[in-house]
Amino acid sequence: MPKVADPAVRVALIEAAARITAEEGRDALTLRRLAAEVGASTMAVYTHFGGMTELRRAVRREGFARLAAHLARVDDTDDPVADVIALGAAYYRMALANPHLYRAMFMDGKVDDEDAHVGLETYQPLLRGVGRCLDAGRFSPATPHELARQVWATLHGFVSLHIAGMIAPRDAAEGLESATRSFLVAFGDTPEAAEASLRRGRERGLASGEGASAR
Amino acid sequence: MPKVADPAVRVALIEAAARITAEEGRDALTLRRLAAEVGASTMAVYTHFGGMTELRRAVRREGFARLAAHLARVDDTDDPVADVIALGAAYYRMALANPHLYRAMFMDGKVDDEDAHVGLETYQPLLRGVGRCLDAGRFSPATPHELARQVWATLHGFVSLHIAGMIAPRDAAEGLESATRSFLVAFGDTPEAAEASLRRGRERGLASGEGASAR
DNA sequence: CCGTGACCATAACACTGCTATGGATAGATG
DNA sequence: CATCTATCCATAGCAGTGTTATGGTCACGG
Repeated sequence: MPKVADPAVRVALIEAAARITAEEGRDALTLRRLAAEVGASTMAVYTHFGGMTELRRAVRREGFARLAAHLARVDDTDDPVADVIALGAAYYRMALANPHLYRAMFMDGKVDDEDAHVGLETYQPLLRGVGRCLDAGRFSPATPHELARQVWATLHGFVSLHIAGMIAPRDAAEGLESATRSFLVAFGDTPEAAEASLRRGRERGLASGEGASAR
Repeated sequence: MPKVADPAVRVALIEAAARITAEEGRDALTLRRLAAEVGASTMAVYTHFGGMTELRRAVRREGFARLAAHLARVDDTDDPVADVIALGAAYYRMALANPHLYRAMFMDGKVDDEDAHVGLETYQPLLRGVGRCLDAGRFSPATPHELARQVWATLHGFVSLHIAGMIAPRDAAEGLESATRSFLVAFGDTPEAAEASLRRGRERGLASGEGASAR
């Protein structure tokens, strides 16, 4: 066997590509610029990834990994509803702090099946959190999936409308809060408990905002 | 004054651009191909629009106009909640019948302020429908905006996750129905009335599905 | 009946992603 | 240890992109 592949080049390419994408958006990520910035040749992208589309896929996976890592930083407490709200706040903050990356992950191109699976790992914490709410008896009996996907879709809806410039930032934030209240009462939580958890979760969301940069 | 501008060329460009975008997606819309397909030269795009970004903006506006026209086809009945549900179903069907156009409108590029205004015309029917529900006493007192933007964001959330391939089509449809139920009870409608309106609205949504092509 | 100025066809430019080619190099093999 | 070989990647070129400079054409106002 001959000269083995240098993994350092691969990670350098991914990190530079993620940085360029995060800072200047999809169109700024150009084959020649990436190669120049890493100090490699354009061929490196082809030997390591196969082409620009596969490179962009790697950038998406990187973005999902960062988002998952960010979500993993919200800890469980004895108020699972507040935990879910804190998760949502962390998701919201991370997305709006890195709009170009979020766009690359969820709005550019169509993800294939394997990347949809990776993207879903981002959804797992939410699913678990909702499950904990159900176990604690805060919500009326239901399957976690049924509830969590409503939360995720609404969260993503406000985030992506905001990023697309279709809704004013203030309207998005207020709307998300209203929707949170709507879901909590619809899921069966009592209005008083919901309000208390919302306050607690929001405070934690604000507190965790400082670490929202994508590395 | 010399040779006056021919508006027929302009609309031919927009229609061809919208058709190409709708059929094959954003990357298929190429300056040279568009010019060839219309039988004009590439310069026509520059005299009429100024460049590709402005042309894409025109395509977005065209997409918004088509979506608005589609939504305008759902009539008022004496069940305003069913009307809103039918509106949502029409939105959902139109978007999924023309995913490339919907992507161009809401997911590609960032819209500027003036196009955000045009895009919001798509939101007006929903706002009006929710207002009618409030007037009819079906929902607890609130501002139409506060309720309508929750509905819009959730609708867009499921649609865009579906188009992005991040959620299984079945999960999106089921999730949207669950979310509709959640919102109706959270907004103050009685479960029985909500269920009846949901059934009526869904039937009308299915019936209106045949005309979901984008022209 | 011109002119004149908006419209647009032609051609070139810088740039994109991509591929063919060949040189360098690190590991396996005798 | 020497050689061989297959992998990695730097160079150069190709087709295609959006954009712009140039000049011809033709409908209108004088």
